[in-house]
Amino acid sequence: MRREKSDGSTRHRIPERTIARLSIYLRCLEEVVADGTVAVSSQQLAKRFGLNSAQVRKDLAYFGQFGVRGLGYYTEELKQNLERILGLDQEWDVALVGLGNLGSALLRYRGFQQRGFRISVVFDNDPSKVGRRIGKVPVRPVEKIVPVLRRRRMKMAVIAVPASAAQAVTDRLVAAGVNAILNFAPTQLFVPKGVKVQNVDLSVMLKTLSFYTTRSARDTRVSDR
Amino acid sequence: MRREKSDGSTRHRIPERTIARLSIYLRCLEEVVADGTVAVSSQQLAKRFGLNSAQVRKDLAYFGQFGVRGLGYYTEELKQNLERILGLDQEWDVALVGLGNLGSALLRYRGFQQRGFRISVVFDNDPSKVGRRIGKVPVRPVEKIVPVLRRRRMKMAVIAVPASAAQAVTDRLVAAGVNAILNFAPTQLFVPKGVKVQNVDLSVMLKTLSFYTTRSARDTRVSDR
DNA sequence: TAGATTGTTAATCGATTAACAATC
DNA sequence: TAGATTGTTAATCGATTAACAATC
Repeated sequence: MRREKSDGSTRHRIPERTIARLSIYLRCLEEVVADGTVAVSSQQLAKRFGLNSAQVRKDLAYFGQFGVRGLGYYTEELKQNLERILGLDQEWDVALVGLGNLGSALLRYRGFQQRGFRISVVFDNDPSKVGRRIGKVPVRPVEKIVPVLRRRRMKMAVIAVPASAAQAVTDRLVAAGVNAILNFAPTQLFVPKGVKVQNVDLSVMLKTLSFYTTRSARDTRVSDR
Repeated sequence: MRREKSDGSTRHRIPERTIARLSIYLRCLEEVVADGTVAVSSQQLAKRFGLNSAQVRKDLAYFGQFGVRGLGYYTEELKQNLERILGLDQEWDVALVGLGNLGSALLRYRGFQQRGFRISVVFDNDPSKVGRRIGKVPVRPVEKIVPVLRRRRMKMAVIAVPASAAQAVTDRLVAAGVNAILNFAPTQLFVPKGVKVQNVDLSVMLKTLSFYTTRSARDTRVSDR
């Protein structure tokens, strides 16, 4: 139970990309299970996302032997295994810090709830917001992050404050025992080892798109002449 | 002007990660220019983000020779070069498709505007929304994507519709001549070559976090015994 | 000139893909 | 058994890092 492999082999460091792909596989499995498909091959899974079938098999093999040679993977079984591996067989209480435009939007966004992530407390430093409730969710002052999250043993948080405030908020979250942070602030956060940060930097993504659009416009112009 | 390098060498394929880092460097340059710093070394830039200085130099070298040996990079000059390379020396008109929770939030979100990305038209298929204006921005039916974007020669779009509708929307955007898409729908989009998609999959990111939290909880429990 | 830092080549590292024995 | 597909090793590919001549 503690180790996926019982042969005593060293547990490999698992690439982060593998983890991200697991949730993509899971999404696909949810679809095919709903369709009534009983088994899929790595080939079929791969085609769906333009990936390589060897990669699918390798990703899964990090966690155990889930397949049947000659047949593929039983969809229902693999789905449950992936849910267990990803920790999705339980609900997660998530703290949201920052109730500006973006924070309010995230609070209303149904995507979190649907996947078993429940925003159960919000922190902000605006006195006009503190003390209110949005639906059932109380808005608390940022100073209360440590006591509130400690008491409730919460491990996940979403940061939606301006870049200038993000590191201070992070320090409080870490002190409170949070070890997984979804960061929307456009800044590099420094955290101790063992704390995982996922950055959602819309600004970086837009600029990347701008680069490609600009380049293809340039290329077009050149070839037009 | 057409090529960064005039020595006739083949233009390298530029890694996408390099592009993403350029906008991170730019953010840093904006800060140090504001501080009045005249020059920075690759070393100093790298330290700021926990990167390697050789990587900074290599990333920049894809686009030309911007540095001065023995000194580093002039901040103001490099900043302008990066803005030009990324296509940020102009405003971008962006179309938003989908005016649900997420779409409305993105429309209100100031981060786009600030960076020169202006959402100037919204598409939705809900008759109760079509025809309205949000601020100055008109809401049009999805069927009008092709004529409207063609006429206005718009190249960038944001998709904030449910996964089930995302591919059909994408096809319209592509037909309209869009070549850069920021996709919030949790699904793999298929696009022709030359069209760039950036996926913002909150669900995948949350699941990745869930994995790490789960694992560290498991490890803690094991070591507790 | 002496010290510093670039631009670039070569070495390293890690991730993806091909290939195939094992086996359902 | 014959056909198919896994799990895994070896080959390939690409990106990161080290090293250093060029040069400010």
